[in-house]
Amino acid sequence: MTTKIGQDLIAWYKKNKRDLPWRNTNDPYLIWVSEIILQQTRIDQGLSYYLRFVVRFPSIEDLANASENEVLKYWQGLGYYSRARNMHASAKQISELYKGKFPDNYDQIKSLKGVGPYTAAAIASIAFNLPHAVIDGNVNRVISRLYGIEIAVNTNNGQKLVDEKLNTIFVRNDPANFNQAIMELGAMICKPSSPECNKCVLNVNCVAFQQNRVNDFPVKIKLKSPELLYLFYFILKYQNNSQQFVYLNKRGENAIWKNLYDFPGLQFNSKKEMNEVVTEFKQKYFPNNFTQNPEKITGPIKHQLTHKSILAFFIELKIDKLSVNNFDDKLIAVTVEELQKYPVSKLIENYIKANL
DNA sequence: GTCCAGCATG
DNA sequence: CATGCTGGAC
Repeated sequence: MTTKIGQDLIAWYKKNKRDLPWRNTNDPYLIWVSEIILQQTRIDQGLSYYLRFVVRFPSIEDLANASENEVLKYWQGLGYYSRARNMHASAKQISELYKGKFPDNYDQIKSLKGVGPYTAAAIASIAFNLPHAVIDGNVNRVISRLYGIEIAVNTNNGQKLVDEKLNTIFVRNDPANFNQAIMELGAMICKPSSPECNKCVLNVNCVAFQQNRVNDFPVKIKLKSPELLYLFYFILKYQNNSQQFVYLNKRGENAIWKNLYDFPGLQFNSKKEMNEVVTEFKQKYFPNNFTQNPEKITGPIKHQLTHKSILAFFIELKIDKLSVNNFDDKLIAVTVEELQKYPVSKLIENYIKANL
């Protein structure tokens, strides 16, 4: 009875699945790469990144031997950059600890940096056919609608109930197809808005559909809203032998955009007058009474992060190279042509493309 | 313009 | 339980 739902799901999947590159391989490395890229990311957005990534890093060793900067560069624009840094670290770990052979059991897979319960279950089932059921956003939605789960799925009790219900329909002897089938149904049919219930193979079993309450699920508790953050970036330009240079700043290990590059600047949690900011910046970076005024000011540019709503301003300032106070050697001078070699956030990428 | 989808970590 | 990114839907 319960396995019929699972079998129906698999039959539907085999007939309707999208042809995607990571579905045509058993290489655990390639499946791992695809799963990390697709964490918190839609296929439409991640596909081109995956294709470029595996051409440059076709094996664990290729990834392990690359520099972090280059790996981040291949990740530029995808967001959640810790995924790239963790995957790079894990590639080195596999290379040393397992002599380059991808671990083939759930616990070792899950011990890799950046691999949590979802990704470990996905790799274990898809690459090694081990009976671990995945729970991602799609599965939460499908299961909570199918069983009319009233407890919020983003709570411990909600997850326990989803897991329990999921395991009643899980097809243990075909975990790879079952897991991909339920996620594919969530992505293609049981969508967050405007789900296509009339096409759904599970609609006769679906509590939400039968009660005409599909939009009531999944139940979620709302999270804290983001705080405002004001960023003032200074584009310090100087001319040398007919070449245009600007200063980049390497971000540290703290807070957002770890280890990416941006411009030197100041940040505040509340509004600030532009001339105050410029004065403060000059005092900090130019100890010798620097009087040049900004040439161009761009902003405010809005940029939304998970827990911060950013308002960014970009201030262009012509300078004499030698006068900059370079704290901790965080600043590097690069030509405008060289800018493209450095990994940057989408906010910075957009500014460079439009203005430099 | 605002909101939401999509996992891992400390 | 708080934090990290971006794109697309609305």
